[in-house]
Amino acid sequence: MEYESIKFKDEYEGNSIETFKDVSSEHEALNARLLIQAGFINQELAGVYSYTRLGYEVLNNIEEITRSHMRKVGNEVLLPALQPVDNWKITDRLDTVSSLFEARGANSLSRENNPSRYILGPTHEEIITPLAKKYIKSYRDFPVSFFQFQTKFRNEARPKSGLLRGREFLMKDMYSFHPDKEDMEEFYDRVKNEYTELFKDLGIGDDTFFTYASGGDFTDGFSHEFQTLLPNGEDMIYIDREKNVAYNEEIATPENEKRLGVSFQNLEKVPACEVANIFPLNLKYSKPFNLTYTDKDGTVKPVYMGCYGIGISRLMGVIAEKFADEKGLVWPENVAPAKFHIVTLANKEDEESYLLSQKLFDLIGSDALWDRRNRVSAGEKLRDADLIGCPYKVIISNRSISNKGVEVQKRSTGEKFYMSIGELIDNFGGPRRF
RNA sequence: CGGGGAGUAGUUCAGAUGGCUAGAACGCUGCAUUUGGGAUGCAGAGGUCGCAGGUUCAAGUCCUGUCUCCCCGACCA
Repeated sequence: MEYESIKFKDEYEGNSIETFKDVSSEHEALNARLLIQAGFINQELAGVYSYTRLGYEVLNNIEEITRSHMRKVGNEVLLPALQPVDNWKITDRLDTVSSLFEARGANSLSRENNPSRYILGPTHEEIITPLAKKYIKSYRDFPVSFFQFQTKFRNEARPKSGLLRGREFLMKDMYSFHPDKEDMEEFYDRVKNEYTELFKDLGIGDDTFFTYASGGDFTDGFSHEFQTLLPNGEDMIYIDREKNVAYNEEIATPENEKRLGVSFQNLEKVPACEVANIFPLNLKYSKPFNLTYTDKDGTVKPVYMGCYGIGISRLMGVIAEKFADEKGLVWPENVAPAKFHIVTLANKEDEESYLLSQKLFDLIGSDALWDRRNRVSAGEKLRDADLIGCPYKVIISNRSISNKGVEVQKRSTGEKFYMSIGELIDNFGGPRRF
């Protein structure tokens, strides 16, 4: 397709975007259907997807927004996806975690008589905890935290719902280290607040709830999730809109009602998707790895830990599914693959429309797709723009030129405005970035 | 890991009780026309019917095995 964007002009001119008329009836999840049809992702295996140029734009935007918040509370690192088996023996999780991918001497790195064994990392406590020992020796070294964006591998028995549950997915995970429980809890709260701001930036703040959940193996208390309301979500939660808090169905017991001072019966029960999860790890991992520090008084004490995850690729699926309408995707401005989608409706001889399109593209091309295909009908171009779902569709044609210049259609509301190029930038701002 | 469904052209699909020299639509290639809501005409290219065995004069179709995908459930650090 002859789409063009300055950012990719040299490398991809002519063939970086492809939409499809049909999607196999096998895919039922809305996010999978739309993202495949609009050409954002391609399925390679059950629960394993490629991100094409448009999809990778969105994924990167979500990652960048997340990074900008995480830098306020942590240090960015990159840990390995491939991990040593021995560390998982130390925490005794090798046989208890059913979704582990384990590789046994299946490549040229392993020696014939002594095949190496690796784990494809489903999470990174087994890496970060021993690594932290190199940084943490004294009470002066606190608090400290590390985060990364990493592809995680989990051998799900049944991947499903498109990007909502995969066997390979992109996650932001962070691990924090503290001299005592109080320090951990204080930091935990800071991260919680930062997450709240993040979800506002991603456009899902109003529908994302801080949620009490089961502590799992980690803790006697609760862990906490951020759950985004979604009809197709896997979880059921009880939401309290007044207090802006929710409770996962999995903890809805009479004991917990007393403990938390709530009545689940009186709350609204709705489906939702878990987009983030934070755990007070306490001493769960510092003990097996013997992660300790020397306090002011000279005594050696164990380190308290917390961990904080956000499903980056899952968020892409949630946002895609949450805002979609009958015409296709509708991206919030911050995560959209481009802010503007310029559609030129004219034949080759209609120079005026092309000149005006070029002029506009020179101004906003760093954040715009330009559909200037010649042999494609007007209807197909307009439908493609709606399917791809950029916030502003800018139509340039004889009609728009005789009505002040361009026609801007807002994707989320369908509102249409005729205006000049100058007015477009005045009213809707220019590119999000350069 | 239990239960159900499905694998046929690039894509979406049709091919009852075996007769196929395997089809349609869309897409793709060429030429011409066409540009405000998935255009039109003409001419083309494109397939070991998931894979491996078996039954039969004859297998996309029947049998056995196997792999993969989707849906429901269990699991989800």
